[in-house]
Amino acid sequence: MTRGTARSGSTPAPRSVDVARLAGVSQKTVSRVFNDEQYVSAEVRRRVLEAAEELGYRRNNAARALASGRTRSIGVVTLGTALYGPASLLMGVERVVRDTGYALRVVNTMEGDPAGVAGAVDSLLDQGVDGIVISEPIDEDGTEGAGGDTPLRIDVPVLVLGAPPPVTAPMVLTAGGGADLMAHTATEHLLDLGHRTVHHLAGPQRWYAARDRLEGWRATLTAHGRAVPPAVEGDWSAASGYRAGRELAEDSDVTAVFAANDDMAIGLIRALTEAGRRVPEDVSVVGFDDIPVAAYVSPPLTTVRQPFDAVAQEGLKRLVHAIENPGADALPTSNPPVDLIIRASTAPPPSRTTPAHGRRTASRSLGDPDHPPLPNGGPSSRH
Amino acid sequence: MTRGTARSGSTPAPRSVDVARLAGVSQKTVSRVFNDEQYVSAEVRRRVLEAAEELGYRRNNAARALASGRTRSIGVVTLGTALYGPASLLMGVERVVRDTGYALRVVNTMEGDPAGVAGAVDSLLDQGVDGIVISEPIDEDGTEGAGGDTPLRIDVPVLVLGAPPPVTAPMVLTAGGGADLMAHTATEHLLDLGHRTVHHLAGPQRWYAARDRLEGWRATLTAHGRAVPPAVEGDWSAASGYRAGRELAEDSDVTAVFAANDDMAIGLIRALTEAGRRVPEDVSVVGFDDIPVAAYVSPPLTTVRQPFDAVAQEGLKRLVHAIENPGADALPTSNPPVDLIIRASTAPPPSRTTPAHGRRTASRSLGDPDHPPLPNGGPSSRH
DNA sequence: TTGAAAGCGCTAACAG
DNA sequence: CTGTTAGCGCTTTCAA
Repeated sequence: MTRGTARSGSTPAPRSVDVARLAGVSQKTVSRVFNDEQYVSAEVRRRVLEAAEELGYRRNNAARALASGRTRSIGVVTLGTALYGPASLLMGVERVVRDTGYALRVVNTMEGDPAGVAGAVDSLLDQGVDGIVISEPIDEDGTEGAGGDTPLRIDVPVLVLGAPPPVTAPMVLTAGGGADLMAHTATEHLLDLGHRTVHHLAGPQRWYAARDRLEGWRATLTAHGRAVPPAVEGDWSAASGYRAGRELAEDSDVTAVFAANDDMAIGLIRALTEAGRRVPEDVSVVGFDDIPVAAYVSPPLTTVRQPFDAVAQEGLKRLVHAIENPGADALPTSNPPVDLIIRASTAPPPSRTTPAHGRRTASRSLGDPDHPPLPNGGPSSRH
Repeated sequence: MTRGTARSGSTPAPRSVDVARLAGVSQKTVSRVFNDEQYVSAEVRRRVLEAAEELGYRRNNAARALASGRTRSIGVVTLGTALYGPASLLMGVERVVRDTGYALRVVNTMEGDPAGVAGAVDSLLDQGVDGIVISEPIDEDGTEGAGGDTPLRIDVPVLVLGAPPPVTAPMVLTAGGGADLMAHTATEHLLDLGHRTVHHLAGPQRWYAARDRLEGWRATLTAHGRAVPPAVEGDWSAASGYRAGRELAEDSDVTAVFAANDDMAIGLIRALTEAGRRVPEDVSVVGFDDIPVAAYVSPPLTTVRQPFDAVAQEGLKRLVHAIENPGADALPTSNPPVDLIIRASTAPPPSRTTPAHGRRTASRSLGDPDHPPLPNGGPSSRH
């Protein structure tokens, strides 16, 4: 029943001594009870809790932090966008952080912000955090040298979600770095369908995530001995996908495109369609993310789903471990599965030669062969 | 050049006394410099700053908070979703909070979480915040009585974004509550087009925002003396929109639907199309939010755009004012404009009688008649 | 303009 | 099992 209870303006907030007095114990005992330390008799514990309840006692976190040297909070650096990927990651992080008993402090990096990730981390360090999560970092000064750039030095454990920028810290963890693997899966799906090669609508190359995807795509084509057409760079927006689509529509060699995210894929499809090139009959398109509407656009989008929650959870578990066991070894990584969701935006290329193998297959997992593929297909099969 | 600088593990962090010693002044003077207090000679200030720089000094926030009683941080309660609306609001909030010099603490409410908003607020109060922002509240126990529910009592100023749940606090501010007005605009647009009435695909009614939209829709129909068909309730997802679409497709009286968000609108359109009902020729659909891909789906979606950034900015300015001037009057509210973005998912109803007035008009603003309408139309006109 | 002293409310050693 | 004694690193008084 403590729900939402709080002091009303005037009365000063009760302190642990007040509780101690009321319960007839020492202040330290109150502290013990609230920290779930052992060696407190059930009877005393009950009395303390009761007194605390009566007074509406709430521990003062500033005092706690000051005395213990631990803030019990984790800072996260995110991009200042409502983009599905970063937003999902942030939500996943919040969930896990709260579960672990830490508080979450958030700072955004805005694109174009000169201070970039470094500034955000700095501000977090100023605020005082026990660990830092850098989500989907982007590398603001691609020019290098504009800011006297040494790797970022941080004195708390760091978890980088996505791909790692240069960071120096007592412990650097990464999670969810499998973007290249996912790009590989997407590209290979298209190749399997019989396409000669696959074009790529890339994300902004300042984003490590975008570079990873591009790299995975390129490597796959190379591994198959296919031509690597120049990639078109977008900015994650559907608008940029649309613009790229107008370009690509003019090149009749284009029969398959792997877009670095679903928004761009949707813009791309629209442009293609408007230009008279049907999807998937003339051109196949694969997206990336599996945004909520992906199954409902026309045609339903074949895409790669990132396991945001799993990534956040696994990464944070390791971060918290590093925070609470300084000096200890990092917990082992486990690669979350990547799922290719095959819907209706991909098909074999317009007849020319029938592909020998690779008819459309069902959803499949990579990285964890035992993981059962998720339901795919049209809208009706999604929750 | 302080970018990213931080202590390396072993050396204890320098304190203000260390800086004082090095600068040859008292510790209090260091404090003065860092708080930008007056009465410090330029010379002394310089020496202090220099010493601080040399030592890599960083103020200890816990100590500051403990001594001053202010945490200089604002807590925000959001939904644990990557939904465009809530995510956008959160990003907007972060931006402004940082600008005002406060730190941001985030706690999510998960749907189905028994503690709900109350629990989230409680956790924020535990952590210690100077003010609280509740974003898009939902009212978890619609049943009432399940938790002995008195209005939430909070002892710091509160800003509610969206629609206000019952809250008791020294100062309760609201911003962005114009959802009913926006719903009105959307509904009226459809009526202007000549539709006899408008159906509504509502959001989950536990959400205040969803209720507001429904109310705006209902009121508009009533005001025009039109029949108010039963609303269909979805859960914001495209999947739920799709399900609703299958239902509505069977009712040939349905010629216009106002969906409470874009995701549902997209699912709805897909179901309608699959059922052979063309959009907008047979059925017009209006969404809500103007998500990034709205202009690129087929057909491009007519929707209502919420001014997230403006709402966050305005609300926070008022919250910070309330925090820093306890007892003072709240700053006045200004209603941000609501924009109806007309694209291709709406049209006059299938011929029957030609509507007297209301041919498709350009984008228009409500609430701020002087505000120039934003560019609308197809993809090509979007950035 | 500057400094000295006294806490803020809690946790961390140590006793008992 | 429980209590005592010190601080944690600042901001506040109040003097100088």
